[in-house]
Amino acid sequence: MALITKKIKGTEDVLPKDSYRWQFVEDVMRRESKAYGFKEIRTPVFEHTELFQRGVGQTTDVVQKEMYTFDTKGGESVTLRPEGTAGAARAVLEHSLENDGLPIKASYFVSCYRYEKPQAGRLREFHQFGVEEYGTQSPLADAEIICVAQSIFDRLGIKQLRLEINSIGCPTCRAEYHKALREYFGARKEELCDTCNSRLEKNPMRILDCKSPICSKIAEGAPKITDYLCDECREHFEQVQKYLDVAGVEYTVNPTIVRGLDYYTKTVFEFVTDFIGAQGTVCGGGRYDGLIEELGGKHLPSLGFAMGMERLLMLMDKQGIEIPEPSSCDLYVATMGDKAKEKAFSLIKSVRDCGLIAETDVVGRGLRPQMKYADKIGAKFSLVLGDNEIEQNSAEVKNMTTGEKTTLALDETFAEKFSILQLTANEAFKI
RNA sequence: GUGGGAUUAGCGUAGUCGGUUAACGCGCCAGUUUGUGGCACUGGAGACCGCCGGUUCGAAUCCGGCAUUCCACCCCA
Repeated sequence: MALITKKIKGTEDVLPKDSYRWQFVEDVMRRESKAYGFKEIRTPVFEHTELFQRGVGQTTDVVQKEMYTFDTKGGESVTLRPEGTAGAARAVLEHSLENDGLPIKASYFVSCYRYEKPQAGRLREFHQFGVEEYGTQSPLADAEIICVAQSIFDRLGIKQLRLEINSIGCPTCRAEYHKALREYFGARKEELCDTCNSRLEKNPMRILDCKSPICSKIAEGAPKITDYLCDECREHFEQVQKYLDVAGVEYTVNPTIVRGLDYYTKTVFEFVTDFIGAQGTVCGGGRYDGLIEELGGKHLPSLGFAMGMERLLMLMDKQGIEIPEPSSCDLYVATMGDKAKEKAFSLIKSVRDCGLIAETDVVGRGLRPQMKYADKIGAKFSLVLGDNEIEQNSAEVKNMTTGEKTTLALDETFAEKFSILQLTANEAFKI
């Protein structure tokens, strides 16, 4: 196939017949996050490259090898966002949103870009919904954002999704922990895989996450972060768990969750499933108390999560969760002849103005093919318009489910009468 | 970046010891009914057999490279 009719590797089209699935999920996300007091923020798809280098972290894989970075004609380096938090944090700083009062609670829908090798649940362009909360160090906020995610999953009817939480401490106690890990793993350096050896210096916590059987075996005996948390961090983590208990949210503490973005502190969490292959993390997030400072702002403790839209949709599909498909046509007007076309055009306009979905033939089909088409698109009612109807100024509206016909006048009262007709029909189906 | 599977019409597939016009189902368009859908029947359109090169009298079929896709590693949502 020619290049110009082929989509770029790792990207997906959402076709008209499928877009209702996205809209349904997005509606649930909007509604639930709104109930928790979050308002949507929209930021640009690209930012100065340095924002991501500083915000996401120089040592991360995302920054080191996965960003879509390019120079503009003006010579500045810009990057397609690889995640949603950095842009939101930038906007908070740029507009001094802390002056509007704390906490700042924002939600977002973003497309993200990472140059990775595509596989199940991993694309080069993917979409996230997320929430951000700035200006609170309370463990209540940690529990709150986890509740937002949990509520969304509950509303969507998702089952067998486990919540795993951990605390990776603050810079102070994490330094202690890193020291302990380096001592422990350093003693068995020879046995570790190559990547873990390189992790030893820059980020030893990642070794805990290694999938290699040898490394994970060694990691089993490694020091636990929970034993190294400072009093404040330990207290914070305990409080988060207490609030989750109060909210009735089930979770397990998993000390191997470390997360790959540098900005995380204290609480980290993931919602994980086994239904969609190896990339089973549907939602990931946590606290990043140092991020705003890192970007040049004052100390503003913050937290948030992001969930992957594609992974979520895939999960719902795998679990057989049915998403209600909205009606695509309330009234189909079949026409015969030019006069009828004209009449039909004004008729459907009046019906559309009532907020209903009306269609007529625009491709020049015969009568029978028009009826077949009406059936195919799931029209609830149909109406045939020809010379007879125009002469009598009335037509039979046919209920496509029952076959029942109702005669309506083709005047200015038509749209209103039709609305009532289809309303009663809908009621009848509900019973 | 590393490794394995796959690639034939819009979709799902058949077709390989190399041999005429590449087959089937679904879908699409129309007719059977010159004024009424679903079912059925009839007909039609639609394929550079992923791309490039090689072997051969001859390649969808064999060989090589590339691309795309699926899956896994890595990493993450």
